[in-house]
Amino acid sequence: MTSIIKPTEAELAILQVLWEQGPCTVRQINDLMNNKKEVGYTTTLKLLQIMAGKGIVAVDKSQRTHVYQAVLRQEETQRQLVDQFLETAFGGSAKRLVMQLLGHKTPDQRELDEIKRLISKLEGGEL
Amino acid sequence: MTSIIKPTEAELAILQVLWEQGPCTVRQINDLMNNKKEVGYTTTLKLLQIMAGKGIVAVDKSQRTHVYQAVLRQEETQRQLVDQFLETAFGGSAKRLVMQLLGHKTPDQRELDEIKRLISKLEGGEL
DNA sequence: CATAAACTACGAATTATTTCGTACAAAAGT
DNA sequence: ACTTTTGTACGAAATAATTCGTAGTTTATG
Repeated sequence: MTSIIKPTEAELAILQVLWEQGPCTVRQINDLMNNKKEVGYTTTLKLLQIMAGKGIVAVDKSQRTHVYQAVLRQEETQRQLVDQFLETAFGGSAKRLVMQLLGHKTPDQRELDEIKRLISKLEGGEL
Repeated sequence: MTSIIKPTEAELAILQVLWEQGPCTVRQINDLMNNKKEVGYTTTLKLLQIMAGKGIVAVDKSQRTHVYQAVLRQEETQRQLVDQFLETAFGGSAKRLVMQLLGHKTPDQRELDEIKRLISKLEGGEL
């Protein structure tokens, strides 16, 4: 039922910030993004306006300086993104993707533990 | 220094086929792709020509019916794609991505076993 | 008050990606 | 021989995504 959302790369970068920071002004977002890559203020503004139009973000206009926040929830969105990515980049093979990840990103022991815990839970067979 | 490659979505779909099938003619590729989504023959041809121009595929023109094959290797390409995806969609958190995957795609027992085996290996070899 | 700084709105240029039509050549079928 | 099918080449339209300039307001500053 959840409509299929496909944020573009630039939109995703903004969502990333909003998920991490909570509600932000355009300037805050733009400043943070400029750590990664220089981009004009009005570019960010425009993007946010487009995103608002699509319902990806909500905007509070009660003050002159508008405040934006994510509408899409991080987890749900990431799940969809993974689904799509799995299809386009790995032909649907989740295993291949996990192996690729574990093989190359080498998470630390604590992360491995968490993953093992999750696997045990999955094997325990609850739905 | 492996140059940064970013196949587009359509290109990736073609690579997917080439990785799976090995060298193919345009028609073979187009037929296979049409199982997923209808697309004109010349569209596929054009894409392959563009990809050849970029060096993503190699083409054997010794016969009238040209034969294309992937130049990018699957594993290496997928690793790069994961890296990028990890950045743009998960802000770099590999753990989050694995958890998301395992949590939602529920691989079968055999896959879980393989993953466990890999984790053991990463942890230093006790099986 | 006057100027500068900070904002929003929005058109429009730019760049990237996808899709297809048309032209023409070779091969196969009749 | 001629008609149909299968093929490549390639320009260019259609679509999508990104980027920014300019105009016009409001607020802060000297």
